[in-house]
Amino acid sequence: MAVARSITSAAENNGTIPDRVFSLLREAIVEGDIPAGSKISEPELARVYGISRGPLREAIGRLEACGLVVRRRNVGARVVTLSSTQLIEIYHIREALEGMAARLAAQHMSAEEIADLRSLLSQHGQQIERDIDHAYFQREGDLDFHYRIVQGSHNAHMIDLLCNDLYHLVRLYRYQFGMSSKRGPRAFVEHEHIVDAIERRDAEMAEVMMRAHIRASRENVERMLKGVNRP
Amino acid sequence: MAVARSITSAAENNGTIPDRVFSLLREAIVEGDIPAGSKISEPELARVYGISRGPLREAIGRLEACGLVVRRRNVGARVVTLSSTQLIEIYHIREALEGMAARLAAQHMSAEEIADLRSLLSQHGQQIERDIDHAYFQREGDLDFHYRIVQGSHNAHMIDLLCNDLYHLVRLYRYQFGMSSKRGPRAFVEHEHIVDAIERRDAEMAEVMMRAHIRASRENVERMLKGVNRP
DNA sequence: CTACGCAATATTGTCGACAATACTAGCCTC
DNA sequence: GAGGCTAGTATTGTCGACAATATTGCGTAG
Repeated sequence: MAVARSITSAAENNGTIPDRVFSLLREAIVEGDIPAGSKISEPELARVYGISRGPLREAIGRLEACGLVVRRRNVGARVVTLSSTQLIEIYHIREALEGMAARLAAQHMSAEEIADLRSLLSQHGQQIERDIDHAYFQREGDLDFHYRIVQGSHNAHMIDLLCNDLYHLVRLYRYQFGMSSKRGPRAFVEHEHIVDAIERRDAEMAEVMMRAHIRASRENVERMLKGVNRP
Repeated sequence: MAVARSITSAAENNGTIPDRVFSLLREAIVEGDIPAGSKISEPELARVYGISRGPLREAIGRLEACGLVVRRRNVGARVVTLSSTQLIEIYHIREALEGMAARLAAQHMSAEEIADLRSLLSQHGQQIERDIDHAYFQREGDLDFHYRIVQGSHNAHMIDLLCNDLYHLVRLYRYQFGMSSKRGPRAFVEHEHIVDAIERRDAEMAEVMMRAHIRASRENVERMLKGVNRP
């Protein structure tokens, strides 16, 4: 990794130091640049970023609040290693929260937001047809979609919860487990059905479809974890 | 408030300083000892608790992560003032999460846990009959019940989310708004139905009942907020 | 009299150093 | 040779001081 040459002189010079270093560390952790289970050394990172340990500790504290690192007293912080049970737990939470988000989105999304969502979906459809960047769709494209639905809920607390915390954990898991099931096309169809329901302002159906979508994803993961991939 | 005389010499001398200060401040905020919207002065609190600003800032950072205070750059932290929309937002999140928690509880609670839950419920029933401490039941007793259900989900992430963050916000709101509707007896019956469903291991019904329970509570609040209390 | 600008002040943001605790390596004993 | 104890080391926890920024009050111009 290229030296992080004095974070204060970085392009985005707005925001406080903990803000910037928090974002940087979060991205580094989520994308696997800092391996799972590895130690977060305060002196080392302070040296790397050219800052003092004070702001750094605040950034690490926020990472802990997100669930991306775990801290032990007088020992330090380590990047979390997601267990399979933790993964399933997150899926259950997503099923509940995003189901509600879809319900609220059906009630509150503006026509423009829905149109944008449709165009995003059509992009995904083209990607699937051409089979380009299949892995990428699996990873970021899927989250893009869910991200928009959550935004559409217009529930600030829910947006914060999912977009600032949970989704980063999801991304971390995807990098850690490197999963890329063949659910891509199937997931795409489910996405379409969800948007259909939102467009019809059918809140009940939107929630049901979203929950089914996430539940299917969870069950898929559960099958893979059990190693029961019968051909 | 009596002087907090050197927090380091307090009874519970375990845990790090930020831990203790965080708990103290959280309780003080939630119970209204620190009024809503009031400023959290770092120098003042550091003097009061006899500690430096470093650990104090970490504690405040955690309060921010909980949503109990809001911080503005170079300005400082203030206790949140819950708006009615924020309150409704939290109810929507609770409806989703606790509904799922009830579903999981029906699947995973041990017979002993269910028995404990029953006995808690019977205590509440007696309190209602004697009409003692009506306000208390409304406030803490109700949360006790929900707390146990969430614990019964055996989903660590969900437990953390609800018990460590959201419930404190709920308590804060109850102190801020000072609400005590006449939903006590009605809520009690709903609680019973939820436990019935859990005892039957009827996960679907447990979720439906819990969601209906919280939705009713939300709708009750919405009526009061609109000032539509027709006699 | 009001509105704008500026300086004084207090608060937050950041830093480097000291103290306390946990890991580690080596030595001693059995 | 293995196990446990002890000293050393490195890391985290805490502190006080300095720098940077926002607020506040006053003075002045219109």
